[in-house]
Parts: sequence; C-alpha cells; structure tokens
Amino acid sequence: MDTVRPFSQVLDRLRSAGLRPTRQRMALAKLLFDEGGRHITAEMLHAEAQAESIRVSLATVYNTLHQFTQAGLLREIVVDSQRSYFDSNTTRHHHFFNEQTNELADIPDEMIDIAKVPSAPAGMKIKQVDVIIRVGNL
Amino acid sequence: MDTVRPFSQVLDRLRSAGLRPTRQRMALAKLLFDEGGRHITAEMLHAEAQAESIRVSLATVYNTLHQFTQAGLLREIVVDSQRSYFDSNTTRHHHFFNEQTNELADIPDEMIDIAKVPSAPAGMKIKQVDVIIRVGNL
DNA sequence: GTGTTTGCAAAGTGTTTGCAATTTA
DNA sequence: TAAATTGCAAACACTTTGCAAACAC
Repeated sequence: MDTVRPFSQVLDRLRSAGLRPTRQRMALAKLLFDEGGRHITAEMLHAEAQAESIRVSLATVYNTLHQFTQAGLLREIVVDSQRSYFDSNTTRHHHFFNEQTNELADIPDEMIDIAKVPSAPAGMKIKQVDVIIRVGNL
Repeated sequence: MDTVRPFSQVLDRLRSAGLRPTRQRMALAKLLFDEGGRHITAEMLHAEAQAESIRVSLATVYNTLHQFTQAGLLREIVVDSQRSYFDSNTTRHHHFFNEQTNELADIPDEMIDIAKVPSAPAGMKIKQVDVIIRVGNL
C-alpha cells in the first residue's frame, strides 16, 4: 500500500535516463509522477507549476516533456491535432477521449480485447497499437 | 465492376450535403473521390490541385475539407499532432501509420477483431472507435 | 572549469478568420 | 439581386530554436 513515490525515486528515474536532476526537472517529475496516470499538455503542466510557484519557462516544459518521453518515462497520446497530450502511465492501456471536454480517460488493457491484429507491412514492425474511443454527449 | 464515379454523383453528393457545387468544390471532390481511400492533408490536396492547374486557395481547401467532413463525405484521422489527415473512405476501418514516412494505410474492418469494448462513461456515447497501429522500420 | 540546462524572445508551422470581390441560384 | 463562396493577408495557437546567462558536477 505504499503509493508514495519518494524523492529519491524521482531522482533515480532522472539519473538512469541520463538527465541531470535540475530543479525544474525534479519539480516537473514530481507533478507528473506523484499521482499515477496523468494526461497533460505542456500548457497545463506549465500552469500547474506556476500555481505551485515553481518557476519554469514554457520552453523548458516542452523540452522536459520530450526528454521524458524519449527516456520512456512518458508516452505521447495523439488524439487532437491541435495539441500534444502526455500520459504518465507508460504501461499498456487505451483511452477514452471526450471530444466535448477534450479530456482523456484510461481504459485498462484488459478491458479491450483485440483478438486479431494484422501483421505489419513488409519490412515494418509494429511499434504500438493505439485504441482511442471517442465519446461525446448522448 | 463500376468503379467510376460519374460527374453527376459528385454533384449529387454536394447537393444533398447542402453545398453549392462551385468550381472549386467540384474539382476538389473529384480529386478526393475519384479514386477510393485517399489519405490526404490540406497542403497535399492543394498541391495536387495546383499540379492539375485548378486554381484554389489553401484557405478554400481547408474550408472545403471541413465542410465535406461535416457532411459525412470525409473522415478526419488524428495520427499526428502536427497536421490533419482526411480519409475519403468513411466506412468502418482502421489504420496503419508509418511514423517514418508519415503515411497512412487502411486496415479493413474485418482484419481487426475487437472482441470486447468497454461501455462509454455515464451520460456519454461512443462516437467512434479508432485503432491506429503505429509501424516503423524493423 | 567544463559541459549542460535554462529562459527569453524570435521564428516556425499548420490552421483559421475578416472582409471585399466574385460567383451561384 | 440576395445569399453563399472565394482569395488574400493578417491573425492565431501551439511548438521549436538560437543564444547568452545560470547551473550541475
């Protein structure tokens, strides 16, 4: 029942990704990983940081999100051609996307059963299977 | 084996969508629907039109793509947070997305078997189920 | 000290918008 | 001729970049 993610764990995550644990990265990592399964855009994360009086530029938020994604700490979810969403849950799962509110919600992997998947075209390899269920008002 | 889409059919499509069959819309509709299952961006369609000496502004291409989508003649496919793709095949099917070449390929509906789908959150309705298989080099 | 990271402002990219001129019915 | 549509250029939203100052080791 230990859901707390101690400071050192964030630190280790950054270290093992080869990223220096700077003040900004530590603070953003805390916001992203202290609670699981966050779906967040750069603007949202920047606003959250500001709300907690963490001084970070928007440019650094963008850089950090990409660095974390490259390091496998985040997963980018493409649901909206206007903005990029990042998911702090990198395990296999899928998403609901509410087109009215622009909100993402997780669908646990076991809730979707893809019985048959075509193989990738010749010379290609499947990198990821994304299932996005778009929902809206009745 | 009649795969030709006569002029009048394009005309009727526009008419029944409540869209006046202007020169631009007719020409773009021809490009979009004369061959099935096209995956195209606004810039791509604009370039094609220019290549065929059809004079249309990029703004009109954007407007037209959205009008056609609203009319159910096109389907927007969100795979890339940088640009919008439109699919001239509006029947149920899914997609491969090649992240190296930024190209989409159809996956016929019967090639994917989604045996179990969670129901939409309360008060919500499933609008669409998108399966995107991201592929890349081996 | 040396190389990395940050913040700023400027530039970039894809898309939308306001409005006068044109076209359609 | 009334209403819809077009094209242009300007505006927009989101994202990236160049570079000097600040920071981590």
